[in-house]
Amino acid sequence: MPPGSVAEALRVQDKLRPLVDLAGPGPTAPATVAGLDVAYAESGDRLAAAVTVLDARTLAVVDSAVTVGRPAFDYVPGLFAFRELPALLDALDRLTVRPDLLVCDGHGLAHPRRFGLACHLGVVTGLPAIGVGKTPLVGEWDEPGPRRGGWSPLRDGGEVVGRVLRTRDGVKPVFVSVGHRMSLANAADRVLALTPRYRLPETTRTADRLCRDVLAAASG
DNA sequence: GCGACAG
DNA sequence: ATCTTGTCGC
Repeated sequence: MPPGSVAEALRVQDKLRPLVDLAGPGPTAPATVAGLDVAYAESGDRLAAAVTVLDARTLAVVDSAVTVGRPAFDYVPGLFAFRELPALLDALDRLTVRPDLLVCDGHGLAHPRRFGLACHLGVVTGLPAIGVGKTPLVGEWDEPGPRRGGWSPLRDGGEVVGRVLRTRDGVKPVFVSVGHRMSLANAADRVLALTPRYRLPETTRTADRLCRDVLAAASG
């Protein structure tokens, strides 16, 4: 069951944070990679969580699952995972295959307490996981090189918590961080392998499309 | 005290 | 997250 208060959510993070596996490097040639994303109704009281599993080599979708439900927690920066986690886990349970890597829409270690959504999902599922955020939550960085592959370290409190990575020439960079059972360098490599054409990973894009479609269909 | 603040 | 008009570029 979801936490009933901010204080309780913080205690949950404190308890789970030590379980994050930072040994890495994690799979460098995964067979399948999963993307997870959530779409919200305008009213904000309903959501659809989607997981798509892609063949890591062809990027074709080989499995997927969706769940319609309600946000499990108010949106609080730093406690974002509690909002979407139940629905995402429900969707993951409906998959027929076990993906080799989870690519989450949000941060992993690039979090005020080093336990963002990607860490949380990784610990709970036991699967290797990384976070790919579109905007920063914590940290400082220098502008990465302008071409695809350019990157710079994301630093916070004296430590490197992620990488600011340019996935396409001339586009805004994304924020990559480790979630669970992955090294940062491998995480960045996996993201580049998932962005042959667009700024965001194909995993994120396919999951985004799926949950939006389902939400629209469920709305009428 | 004030601003910042994943999605 | 979601709403929202026009605009630039392939």
